[in-house]
Amino acid sequence: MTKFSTRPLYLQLHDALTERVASGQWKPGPIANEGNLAREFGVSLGTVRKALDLMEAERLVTRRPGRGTFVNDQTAHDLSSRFCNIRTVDGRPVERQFRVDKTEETRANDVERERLGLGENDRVYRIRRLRMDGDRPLMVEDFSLPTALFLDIPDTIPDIVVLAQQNGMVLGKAAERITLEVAAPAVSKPLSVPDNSVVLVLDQVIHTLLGRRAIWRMGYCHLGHEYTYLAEMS
Amino acid sequence: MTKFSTRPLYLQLHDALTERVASGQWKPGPIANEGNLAREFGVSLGTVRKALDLMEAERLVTRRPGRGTFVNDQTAHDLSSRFCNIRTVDGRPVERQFRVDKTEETRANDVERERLGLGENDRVYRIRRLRMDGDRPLMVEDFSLPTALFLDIPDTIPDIVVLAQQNGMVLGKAAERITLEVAAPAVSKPLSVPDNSVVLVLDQVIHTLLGRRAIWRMGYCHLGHEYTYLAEMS
DNA sequence: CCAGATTTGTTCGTATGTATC
DNA sequence: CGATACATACGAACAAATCTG
Repeated sequence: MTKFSTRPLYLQLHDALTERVASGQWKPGPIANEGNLAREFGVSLGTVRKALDLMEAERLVTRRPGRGTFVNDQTAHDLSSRFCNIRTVDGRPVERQFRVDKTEETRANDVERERLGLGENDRVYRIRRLRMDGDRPLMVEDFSLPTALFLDIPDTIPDIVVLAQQNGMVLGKAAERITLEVAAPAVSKPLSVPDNSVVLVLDQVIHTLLGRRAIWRMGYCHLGHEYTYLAEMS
Repeated sequence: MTKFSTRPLYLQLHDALTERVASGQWKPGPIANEGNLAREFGVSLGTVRKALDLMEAERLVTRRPGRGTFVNDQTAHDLSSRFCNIRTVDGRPVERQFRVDKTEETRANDVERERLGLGENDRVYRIRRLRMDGDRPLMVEDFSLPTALFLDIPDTIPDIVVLAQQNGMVLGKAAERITLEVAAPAVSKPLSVPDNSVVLVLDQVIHTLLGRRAIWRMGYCHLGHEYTYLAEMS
């Protein structure tokens, strides 16, 4: 590996390999073994191992003794549902389907600039849609996506994980702030709950694996008695 | 390190070192350097390093180049507040103070046995108290603690992290399920909110670092406009 | 400010164990 | 059983951060 930077080799390698996945050069499935990667990049086996261990912790790959190292399918249900903590009471992740997409492209407002770390003249796509659990309305979602990162927005919006993938990004960490609000009609109607219902407001920012703020989403969700919000801490 | 088990050496070492902290043999502050630990346990430097790296990820120790490895003070504010995701709107963790403790010792009921993984005749301590942010009531908490793990329950209950420490345990991961409920008088009164207020119900199970379920807590919290719940996901 | 000692961080190499095919 | 690939463990060398005198 050419040494232009003083940054640790295994981190540079991590970024290079992550880029191969993000760009689509490496698709879900097996990749070269540790020894071949070490030769290809001119680093030691331990360095390759450290980079791959990191990527496994980030859920980008899975390593299996005797089998090999595999790029994960980010669109698999358990991976793409990790940015929504809502579960049915028996712990099952919700089925995701979407309705009523509405998209516009405009200059970012103050909140969008603050949440996404944008500049004065940066622009965003705004998407409003209804997230369904099967045939039951679950959450009204308002997305803001920087046009600088999302070049290609199709007419019908797929899951955000897929949308990120189509734009050469892999999603990493996210943080979500929860508050309570009385639902406005624009929320209670699509959710088909009474006008004065109290709903969870989920203010979420999602970063890419390389640390860029890529998605801001406001979610409005009436848990009812069928759903819970599941948080883990350590 | 004597090899009685087929379990990886670095995991055995991890447990041994964790036990030194849990038992109080190692108090917050510097510990022996990697080389000395390797000699003491008869393992290689890399094995010590792997065990300590794991313990750092678990936030049990902090490692600093040129300085050494330090046992963390689990009662420090940033560490003991990690099991409560409630923040003020400006992101500050809440000040924790407690009121109105009420303790009883009794046989575990069905829910307690299920949440804590207890047997038919196991017993628990039940503690109800009011968590304050400064002088403002924040959350009504109902704790259930297995008597098998908590031998020594003082009259005035300190923070659960301290209570665990006094009983030779270090807390690790926790999971929390959130639902919404209309506050019962037993909740709305101490919180001094109206009777029909909707509150967050926080159903939390905390594990020790060695993986035992140690604490079940039901929390009842009225966020209001001053507080938010902060969740992270990856 | 520098020189040297100490400690963790990174990188290399090698050998052996374990899981899978 | 043998071949392959990841997992563990050891050892050694140098780099980078920190502290001391």
